[in-house]
Amino acid sequence: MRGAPTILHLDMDAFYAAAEQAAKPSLRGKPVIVGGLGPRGVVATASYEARVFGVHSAMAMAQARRLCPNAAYLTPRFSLYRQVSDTVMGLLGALSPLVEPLSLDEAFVDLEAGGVPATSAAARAVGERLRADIAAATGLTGSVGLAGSKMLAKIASEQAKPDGLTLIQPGTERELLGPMPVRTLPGVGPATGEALRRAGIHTVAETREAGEEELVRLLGKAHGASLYGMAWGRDDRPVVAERDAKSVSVEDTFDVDLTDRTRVQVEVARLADRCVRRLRGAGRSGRTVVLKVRRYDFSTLTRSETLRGPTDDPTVVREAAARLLEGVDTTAGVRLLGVGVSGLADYTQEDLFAQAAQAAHEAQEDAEGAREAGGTPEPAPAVLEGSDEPDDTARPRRWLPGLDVRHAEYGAGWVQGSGVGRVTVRFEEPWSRPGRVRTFAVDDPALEPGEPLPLIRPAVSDAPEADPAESQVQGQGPGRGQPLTSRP
DNA sequence: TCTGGGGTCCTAGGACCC
DNA sequence: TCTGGGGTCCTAGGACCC
Repeated sequence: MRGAPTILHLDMDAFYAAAEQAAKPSLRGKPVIVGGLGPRGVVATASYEARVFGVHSAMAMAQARRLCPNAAYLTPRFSLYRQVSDTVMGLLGALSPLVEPLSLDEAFVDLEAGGVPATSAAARAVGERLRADIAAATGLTGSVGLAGSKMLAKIASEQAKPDGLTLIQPGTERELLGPMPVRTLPGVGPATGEALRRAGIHTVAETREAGEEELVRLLGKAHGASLYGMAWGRDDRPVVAERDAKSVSVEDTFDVDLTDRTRVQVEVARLADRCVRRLRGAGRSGRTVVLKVRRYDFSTLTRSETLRGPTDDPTVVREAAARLLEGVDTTAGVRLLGVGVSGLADYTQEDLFAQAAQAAHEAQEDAEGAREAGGTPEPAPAVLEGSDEPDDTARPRRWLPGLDVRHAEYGAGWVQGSGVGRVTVRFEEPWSRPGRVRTFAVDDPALEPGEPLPLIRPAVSDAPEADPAESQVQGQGPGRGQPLTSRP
């Protein structure tokens, strides 16, 4: 606990949804919901306009559609969010060498380590300038919390939302925390909240009155003791710049439960390959392979196996995952499969033996794939290095709502919806006026996937292009001029 | 049409070793 | 001949966070 509010917490406001609104002028001021659009999707971020309808993060997408049927539903574009995040983190890096990112849109900054004078006035000035710089560089708003500890800085930024700054004056934190619900404290989720509620503890003040012994009895040693400290505003956790990842994992939830054992085996092998690609992309290897299975009834189990030494060999991971699967009954149906690697070590083995084994495996797999032509789709991709994008980028086009496209004649736009052989595109750019919608056949050769445009117009492009909305309308076929929305 | 995906940390029991 | 005490590693599960 510091004597001056020199720990800053930044939290971007409704980050994914706000980035989409900045990119798509026609969505500004309207409810926007970003998340998985499939039958089992959940909401990643809802814009403030959508929150009015009761939509929030982690809600089932189906429920969101019931609550807010007229929102724009978009698939996430992580490459854009990463781009914006890099810009924001760059601004934080200019404030201090000690920046601890928590996610793409959130970070702690130790202002003291950045040489900011240890006064409230200086900290506030830095926070306000940061907010202005973020707005100028990205077009988005972020909220800032300033306090003498991480916990309070985070609570402060939450109170500042949206588009605000809150500073908690050291010395006032106990009084401030007392009446707050326990759920405000970090680490108190649904289960802990319920356990405390049953013990008659609802507020931070009541948490303090319960005493450490009682909390440890209710919640266990580590959790109870840390909660007791937090309730008194005690938090000495330092801002830590870089932490090495301790595990790498990938998982897929299927639109329909898998029951076919062979299909389950194929998916596990694909996940193992994807996991290893990410592992190698990070220049790491790992010793423990973990298989995760979520069954039809949402019960989840994990099975793990620790190898004699760390590996980044796809064959080794694939075979370990397959062995682990042997011990799991999947006959009743599987909704999710995952493969992970933990016990990470800091090397990539450029092992010729392993590479030869990999090549042999792929050859065999290709042969199998050819034999069962028309059976399961897509064989596991051969690529091992490079992108961490989902491995379906090269497959037949799926025009997912929200994704960027480019049309030979009309230029840059985004998919508004698709269905029955048609795709509806809105042609607009982050710096244009709201654009017009046109409908095409899904296989129209003039239409191709595009890249996210920067949210702020690059300074170099001084030649104004014609407003795409002004050009001639040229719909195709019977769907002419009618936006096709994907069926909810 | 209930419930994503990628992580972290903690607990608890059993094996194994000294 | 009825019972030690720790420490570490492994496995499985669960809470929590964004």
